[in-house]
Amino acid sequence: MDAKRVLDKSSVGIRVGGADFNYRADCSVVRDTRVPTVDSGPMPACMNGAALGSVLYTYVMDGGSVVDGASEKSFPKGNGPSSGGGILHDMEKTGSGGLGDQRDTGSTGVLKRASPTHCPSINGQLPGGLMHLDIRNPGKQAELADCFRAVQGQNLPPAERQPLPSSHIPVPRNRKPSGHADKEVMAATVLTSLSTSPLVLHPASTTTAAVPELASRGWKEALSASYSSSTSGNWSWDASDQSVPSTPSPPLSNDANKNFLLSSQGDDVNEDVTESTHFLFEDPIPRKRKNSMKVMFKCLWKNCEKVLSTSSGIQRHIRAVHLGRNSDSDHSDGEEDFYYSEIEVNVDSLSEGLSSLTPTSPTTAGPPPVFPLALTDVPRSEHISMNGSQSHFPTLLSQSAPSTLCHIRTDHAYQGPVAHVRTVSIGEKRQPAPSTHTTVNKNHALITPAPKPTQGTRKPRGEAKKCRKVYGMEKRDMWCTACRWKKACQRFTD
DNA sequence: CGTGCCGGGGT
DNA sequence: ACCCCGGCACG
Repeated sequence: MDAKRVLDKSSVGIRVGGADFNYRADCSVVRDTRVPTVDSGPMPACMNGAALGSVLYTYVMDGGSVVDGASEKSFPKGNGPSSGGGILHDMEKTGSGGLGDQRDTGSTGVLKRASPTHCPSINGQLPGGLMHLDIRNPGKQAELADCFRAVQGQNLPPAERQPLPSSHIPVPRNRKPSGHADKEVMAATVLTSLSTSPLVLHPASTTTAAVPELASRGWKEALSASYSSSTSGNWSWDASDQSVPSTPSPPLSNDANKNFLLSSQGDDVNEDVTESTHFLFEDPIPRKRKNSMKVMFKCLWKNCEKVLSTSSGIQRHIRAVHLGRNSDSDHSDGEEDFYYSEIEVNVDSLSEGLSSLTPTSPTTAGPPPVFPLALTDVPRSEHISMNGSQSHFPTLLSQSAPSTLCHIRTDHAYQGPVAHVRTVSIGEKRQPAPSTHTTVNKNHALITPAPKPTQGTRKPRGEAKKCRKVYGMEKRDMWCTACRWKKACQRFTD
């Protein structure tokens, strides 16, 4: 099964430079294998042991060359990526819109891809791309390198080339047989870029475990060795991955799954499969682990900062904008996979710095709502509770928060029948406003997850006798609920 | 030290 | 949401 798949896809990979390689088949094979293991993938190649695999990458990396190859597919023209870039903007919009909202796959899906960014730069230069790969498994490189050279040196006859669309050219990273120093540099660069989305990477899929395992070993080793200096990210490439089915460990995650499935199922299905795969594999578990985390997909293409909430979306974006294929076009190579990375975004942080990420994707909208709520409460207690950091809130809120809200809120605080009466009267605001505080604080806490300003300022004690004093411990049942719960007294506000 | 109540935790 | 409490600030 794999073989089949591989073959088909392989063709694509080969295409790359325009120079064909016999390698294709191999590469493809490698690829498939690797896929399950790791998306980014050079590793897999190692696993297979097929030098070819490495070659494959190279092509991809070539970027420029790849592009050329791509051109056949759908590229309008010229320098692959660059041309794509031009298109980009236009496409982008569409793409974004078109992009699904599903975060689905995210978890499983794409971990990290090599950064497309490289590709463009690399364009003409195979080496750069290659370098990347090299880093990972130096050993193979040599082999590959040889092959590669041979290939390069002698272009295969056109006949040999297979026009087949590269279902998975994706591997952005390239290895270069030669030029170690350069390679390293490149690798570093790549890593850096990748590091951006360390968390995401792992979304390991349990399912994957079995298959990828084989592959994973190989690459792992390679990685460990190669990575030495540039361990920028938290890549979870650790040994743990295999053993731990859980979430984070296996770097393989998405792609692996994807590929895996694909390979097993049908050749063509590509996209569909991919999509479906996501669903299948999407592990709720991993995601959940961090409630505040949201998975986003970031386009790694050179100047593209596009961030989308959906893997499919980002893929489409890449396909359309960067790869120059029509978004609607039926076929997707999976090439896109390599040009985007999954990143986890802390929702909390989002709320604070929405500006950075949010804007990019429409989907992101979610978090914002938080503000309004928080704001609502604020107006009331502003002077008192908010003293320190939150002072700004009032302003913002003022607009949105009608006085009404305040009073309503108050009620909740601790609804004793009595309390209601008291609280309700908005007028109650007193200078010291300890009572007010209570309400406010509460609301604040509930509503705003964000860092609280509360800390230092503890409201001064109210003068009024509280339930405790009024009723005494004996009649505790008489106390307002708040007092009973050791909360700010609702009944006797100051 | 008693009190008020915040911040958390449990259900 | 309701209920409890640990613990801290304040007086």
